[in-house]
Amino acid sequence: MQDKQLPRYQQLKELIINKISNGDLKPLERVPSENQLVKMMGVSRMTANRALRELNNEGYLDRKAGIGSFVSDFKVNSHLFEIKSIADEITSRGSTYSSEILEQSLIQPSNDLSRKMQINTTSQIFHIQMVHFEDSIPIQFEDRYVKRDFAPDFIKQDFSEITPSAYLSSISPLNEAEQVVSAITPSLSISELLQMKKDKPCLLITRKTWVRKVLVTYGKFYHPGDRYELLGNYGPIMRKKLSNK
Amino acid sequence: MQDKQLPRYQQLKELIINKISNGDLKPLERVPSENQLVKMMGVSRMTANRALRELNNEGYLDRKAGIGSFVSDFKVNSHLFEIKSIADEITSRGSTYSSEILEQSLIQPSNDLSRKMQINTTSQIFHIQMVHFEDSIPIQFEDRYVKRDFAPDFIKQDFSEITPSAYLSSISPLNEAEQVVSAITPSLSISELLQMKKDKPCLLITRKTWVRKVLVTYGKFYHPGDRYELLGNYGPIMRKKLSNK
DNA sequence: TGTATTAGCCTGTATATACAACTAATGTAA
DNA sequence: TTACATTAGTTGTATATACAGGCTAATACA
Repeated sequence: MQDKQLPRYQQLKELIINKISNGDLKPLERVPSENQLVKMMGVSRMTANRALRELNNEGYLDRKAGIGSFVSDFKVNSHLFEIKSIADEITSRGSTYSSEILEQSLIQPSNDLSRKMQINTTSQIFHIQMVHFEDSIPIQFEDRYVKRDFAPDFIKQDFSEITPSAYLSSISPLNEAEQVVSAITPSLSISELLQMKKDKPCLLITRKTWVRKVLVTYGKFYHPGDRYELLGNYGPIMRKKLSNK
Repeated sequence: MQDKQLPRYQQLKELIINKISNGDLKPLERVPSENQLVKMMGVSRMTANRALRELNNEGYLDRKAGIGSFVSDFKVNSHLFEIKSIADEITSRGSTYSSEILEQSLIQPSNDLSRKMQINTTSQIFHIQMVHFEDSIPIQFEDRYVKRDFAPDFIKQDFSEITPSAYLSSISPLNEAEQVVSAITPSLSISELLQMKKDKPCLLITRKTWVRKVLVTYGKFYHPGDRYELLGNYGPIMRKKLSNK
């Protein structure tokens, strides 16, 4: 892959991130201390310190002097993004989340779609369409495509149990995204799916997500304009630290 | 305030951040090198390195091996902040920018507005309404309020020459923002101002901006849904992309 | 038994040192 | 002039060392 040798603190970070994302290390579980990493990995304490400190700043770990370093108990998606899982967003408001799956299939991409997903037309792509509900009121229509080789078991998942977003994050942390927000007049079918009044606008989010510079998923997310707003906070220092219970 | 002594790397960071926010250090300007900080501040190079490295990670600085450390050009990464001036956005697309001012006045805020702007009703507020055009096609209706004590000369500006955003940024770098994006059906007057077809939706951005934890401006920005989309990038990539023209 | 102390581990910070890689400017030889 | 080598300054990384301060559990002592 990369013939260039990564710095050792970065290797340490990725090693730990991988253990988190493949489930070797679970939330709240302890990760090796700096001195243990010194012995295990043959690095100096300062580079072990840098790896753990940066993972702490990035939200992967929680550290406490005198205690140790532990995997964060964060909501699945909130690593680097402000892009949250719609289910978490709903439940964190105290509402009840539910969903309805309309389609879940393996397809050959059209020319247009293969271009958008940066693949050739012989590759196969998963397609899912579903509606997400907040207290039984539709809040999002999700129309998503996923590369088969990134998530071969995508088709077998029960997305009434875990959202596509959450499932994809569980395979590998999604580390890059681009999203385009626009206001549109929905098609009749989408308007009906979202139970919208006639001529009401839709907030449409078109999002692409990459893992290690490779695009893995492309989706359109339609929200009823009068029931959904997109909030963003911007600023140099807004890292919200977890409370220590 | 804090009787607790801050760590030295943190003191260094705050010293530099302060110089940036009060204008001592301007965008693209050089900041002292690690070795200069060693001499000036009497710290070791590693703590100077930590301070500058963290400021780099937080987006305040851009560093380049062999070159030096420089204050970030906020116009570049405020692309993601969307604090970027609409005029720059239009001209950077190669289009010609123009504007029309509808109102520019000093007012006493209503109860509702004073609450939104976190002030009492005796404070005075500037109010401006204007339309921004791309190649003579309206692309944004701006309805903005600005605290008088933040920008006392706001009323005297010729906003056909400099946009309110750009003028406010010139007074002091805006360092925190919250924005809410929604899709609405525009009122008749706004629909006409933006020369929109009947029943077409609007992308509405409601934005608050703070300087040093004090809210300074509150505005609503209306865009024709079929002529404007909001682009956002998330993830590690954008850090890298500074220029070396 | 109950309490206080201590030992040991943890993170947090700070320093001194070293080498590598990159860049710009300068000097030098063809 | 041109091409190449040198040099100095910069960031990036890595190590070894040290001490402070938080926390826990074992230990010593009354």
